[in-house]
Amino acid sequence: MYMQFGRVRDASRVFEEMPVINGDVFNSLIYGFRRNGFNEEVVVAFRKMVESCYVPNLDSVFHVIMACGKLGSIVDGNLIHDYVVQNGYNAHVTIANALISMYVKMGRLDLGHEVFSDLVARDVVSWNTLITGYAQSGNWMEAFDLFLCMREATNVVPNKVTLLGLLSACGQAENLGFGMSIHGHLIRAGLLSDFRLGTAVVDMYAKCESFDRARAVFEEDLFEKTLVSWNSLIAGYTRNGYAEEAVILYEMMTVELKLKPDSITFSNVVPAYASLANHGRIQSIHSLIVKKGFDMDGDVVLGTAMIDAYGKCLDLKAAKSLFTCIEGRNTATWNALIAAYNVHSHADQVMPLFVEMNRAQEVFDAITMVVLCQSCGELRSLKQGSMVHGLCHSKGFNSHLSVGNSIVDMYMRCGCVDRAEAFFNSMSFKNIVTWNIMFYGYVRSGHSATAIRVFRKLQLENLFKPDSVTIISFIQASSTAFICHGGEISHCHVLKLGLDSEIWVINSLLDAYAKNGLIECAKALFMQVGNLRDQSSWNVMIAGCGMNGQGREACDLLSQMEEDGHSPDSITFTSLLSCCSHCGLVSEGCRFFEMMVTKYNIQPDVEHWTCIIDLFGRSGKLEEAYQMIKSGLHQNYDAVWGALMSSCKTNMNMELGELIGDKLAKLAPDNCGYHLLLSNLYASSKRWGEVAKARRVFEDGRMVKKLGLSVIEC
DNA sequence: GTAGGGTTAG
Repeated sequence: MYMQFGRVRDASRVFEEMPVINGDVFNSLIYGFRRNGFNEEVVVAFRKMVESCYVPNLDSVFHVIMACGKLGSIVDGNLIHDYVVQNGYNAHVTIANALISMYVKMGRLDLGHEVFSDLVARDVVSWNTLITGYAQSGNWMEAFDLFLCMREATNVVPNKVTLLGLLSACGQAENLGFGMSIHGHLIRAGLLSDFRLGTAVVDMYAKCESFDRARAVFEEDLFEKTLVSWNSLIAGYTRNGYAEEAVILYEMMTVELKLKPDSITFSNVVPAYASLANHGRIQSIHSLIVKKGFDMDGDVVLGTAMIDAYGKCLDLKAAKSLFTCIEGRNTATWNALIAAYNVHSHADQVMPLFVEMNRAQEVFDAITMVVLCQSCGELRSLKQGSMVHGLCHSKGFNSHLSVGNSIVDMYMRCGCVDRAEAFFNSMSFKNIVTWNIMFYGYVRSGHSATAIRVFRKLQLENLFKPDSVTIISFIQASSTAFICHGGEISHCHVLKLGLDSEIWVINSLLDAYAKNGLIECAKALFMQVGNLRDQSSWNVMIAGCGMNGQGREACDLLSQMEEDGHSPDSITFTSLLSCCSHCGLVSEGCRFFEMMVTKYNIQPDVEHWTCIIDLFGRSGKLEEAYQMIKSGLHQNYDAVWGALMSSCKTNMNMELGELIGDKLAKLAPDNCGYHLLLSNLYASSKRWGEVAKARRVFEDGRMVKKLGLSVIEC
């Protein structure tokens, strides 16, 4: 009675106090514990029962096996398995099925399969348990094979559960064809109205990136749209990189339909906001999670997603403090934290963290290796990179495609083209990403000709279809050859590959045309792409006009850009200011600077300051420029002071030049650059007394020979 | 008795 009302402790007390105990009492105790989810107690009671020489009934044997599966204890599992075999229980199909299920839950598909193979009279549950087990552990090939065997077998017919398992396998394998045939079968059999099967179909299509089909089933066939089906669809979009769509669905679900999200909804939508680097939304979801009382410290999956999200939004502090709170961290949790350090100038912290991870006895995986390789590449540390390569080799991660790709990338970033090539040649599996890393590496290290040769090889051998990343490297590589029709060749490739609707490819073409003096070609293409163009396209055109001496046109483009609905950013103003500075458009430059700060609220960086100081210098307003630097935060920028000194030189303003020179010499006595600027200033005055001063400055500054030459020349 | 949705990289 106590057990029926969930009062397990009271039931146990009654049991302890019973004067006479028999087998039936034990059996009902075991049943009671299991019904209430007290799995450890099930195992303990069963052990006591056997030790007291009572013979358990089939139900008790069944329950203790299932409890072992829940607990994941392989030791207890093996013990009970031995007991079952010794006492001949394994002839019962129910008991054998429980054993299969137990091993599946423990991730020991091999042992589960053994039980299955030894079983003579398999029923539909035996097949389903193993098929579902294989599907859930990612062994989808095994799941399909087993299904084919099942169809050959007599006395057994696949049922709903079989189909659920298969749909899950199709999703993981991204086997759209097989998934569609199961969908067809469900329609014919009239099973699509089953909400579990309907949801599994949505999930399968979402995992196969067939969003139109997923949406159609979701909207038209699912009479009962549960939270699970929403979550499936959101997960599909997030996983395949459609962050905006995931976010729209989430907002539709929570705002319009007022459905209450659960922790899985959050785990699905947080990575979407993270990839959009929407720090504000991440913070508001964080407080929503806390408000709803979800146990983020205990829910390691949700916690990991949040750590990753904060990392992507560059909020290391939040990522770190969440990490310390989470109990039961796993490899993914560590990986998320390490990856967070990898972004933005904390790559040097990655290796110490990895050491800490090992000290905490956490197993690392292929993803850890990928992140480690990235940090070595970022730091250009060949020594550490080679060590990581060695580690990958000894742990067998070398044959993992993503790890292999990141090893090639690491060698390329460290400037070791030879080693990158050697590893590339040794790889037995490659994909387009592998080739892209090679192309990009060649272009970056100045081996453009090799990049073009390898591109031709890829096309000739028809190995992989080039994608937008490939073609951008190709455009950059052939950029130097643009004058001799390189532009047209690249443009042809873009059209042939059907990549002309990808704006970043078009922007790359625009940039290459402009850099090679073919600004008219760039303009024609820019007009042609029309509404496809984005902020970056405008930036490329503004910079392009500037570098082709069309300063006024560049300036005019700004208002057109605004009319087109794109706001200028920091890069736009860098291009505009440098264009004004080169073309001597003083008043326009000052207007843009003012506009950047007041209208667009953009904090000027070193490039902006250098340009504006140069412009002031050109208009002879040296004193104003000096006051501007002194009053701002930018006084630590060497280049800004340098620009002012050069203006002093052009304007022959010795007084101010000297003042700045002295100030700088005091600020940074060892900075050769400052001394050079001052020596140059004196030297260019061509006055004997000042040249002598120049010499003194030169000697004081302990300068290298090259820097002093200009003084000696005078 | 077996049973639908989740985290980390690329």
